[in-house]
Amino acid sequence: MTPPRVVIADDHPVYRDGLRMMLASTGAVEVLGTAADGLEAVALAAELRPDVVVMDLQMPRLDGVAATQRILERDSGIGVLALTMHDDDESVFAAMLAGARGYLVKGADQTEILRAITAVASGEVIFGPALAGRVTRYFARLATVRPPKEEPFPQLTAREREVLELIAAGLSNRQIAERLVLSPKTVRNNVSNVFAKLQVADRAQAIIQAREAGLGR
Amino acid sequence: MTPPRVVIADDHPVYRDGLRMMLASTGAVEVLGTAADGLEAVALAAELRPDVVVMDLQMPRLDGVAATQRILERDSGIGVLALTMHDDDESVFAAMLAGARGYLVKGADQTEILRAITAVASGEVIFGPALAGRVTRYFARLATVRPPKEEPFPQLTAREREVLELIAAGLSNRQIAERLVLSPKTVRNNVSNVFAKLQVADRAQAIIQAREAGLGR
DNA sequence: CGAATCAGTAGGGCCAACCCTCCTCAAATC
DNA sequence: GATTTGAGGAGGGTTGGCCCTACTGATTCG
Repeated sequence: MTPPRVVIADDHPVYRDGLRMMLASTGAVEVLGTAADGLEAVALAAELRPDVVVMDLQMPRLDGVAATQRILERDSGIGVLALTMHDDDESVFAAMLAGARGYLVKGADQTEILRAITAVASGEVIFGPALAGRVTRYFARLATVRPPKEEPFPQLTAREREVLELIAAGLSNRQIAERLVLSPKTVRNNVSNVFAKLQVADRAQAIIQAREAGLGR
Repeated sequence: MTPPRVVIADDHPVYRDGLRMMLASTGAVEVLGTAADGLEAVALAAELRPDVVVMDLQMPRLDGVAATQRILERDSGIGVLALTMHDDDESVFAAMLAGARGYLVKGADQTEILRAITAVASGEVIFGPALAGRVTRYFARLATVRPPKEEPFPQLTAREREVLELIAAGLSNRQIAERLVLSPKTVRNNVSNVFAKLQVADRAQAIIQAREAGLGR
């Protein structure tokens, strides 16, 4: 495997060049260039198409999160490894949303950074030890948001559930018929049965019930 | 750094021993032992105190998720790397909640598995390429769930927002008219305006959009 | 200052499309 | 034989687009 082609974006010259030399000296990655702010990083990424951009999140002109978004808009194949000075929730969270695939605090040592670059270049998602706990906690919160699982609407037949799901997605009877390759009249009958079984008067209330049970999302 | 001390838990003998030999041959990890089911894995982890347990999620007697929980209850310092046969949401999610710190599909190759083991041993959290998209999507959903407050639909007038809210609650035009003490005809005009501004074709899609923005609940 | 313009609110007519109910029939499946 | 599935007819209610009128309050322009 050829070494990952890397661009480094960091406004702190000492850290930036230290990292560049450190990475280059290992021979495990090829450092294509460095950027001192977000705009430079975006331009450099567009020009060089690196495998990985090592991105400081705190940068002048355009911060790392915004730069990440712009880079991924243009080429979602580029992996972004976020380097955060602080391990606070907000910056980590923002970077994740922007589409970064790796997250390290700046205190990470050489092997950690190298491993993270390699992982990101391989399409993986990796979080450094300082953030690992946070990640699992985020997922735990996700769990409280989504009820585990409950079989929805057992009183409906398979077909009817299928139809209900499409109703919940906002489709008209005609669209449902097309999707399921059925006559619109048949769909209409299914729909009527669903309404009766859910004890709702119309489509609108069916959508509400279905979506509250988690369908159509 | 001494090579990570590893225990392998997998009920499929060929995969288990293949993995053991593959890992041992690299010299990068020390395979302490193997388990054929969840109970064995828990016992072995308690006895050997490995750095990492490579855990198949589908196992007899005690599945990987439950085994992970028990192992971490006793010693949260042990890293669990989950190997899932399927990359379906449920198993991945369950493993994350149980506290696993790594997640790979079984199709992963040697370098991926080695990197994941090393990462987990170092306290990191790592997701394989097959799951990376899912992870970012989970976070994206978290984002849609948590925005504390944002003024919804600023393009609508006060009246229109009021109407939209009632639409989202499943009311018919007539019911909305009664509730707001308006002519049904006025409501219909309001509704039409709302649809135009939301760029939706019908009530159903308006309900969906409104409820996704948190209205009507 | 007064007129004009504009956005919001409230109402109405018309019409086509869609929705929903009720009812029937037939084949397939269990 | 009962349930499910598929298909259809007939009819009334609802919906949504498009048109129009009228009043109000605010802002802008002459």
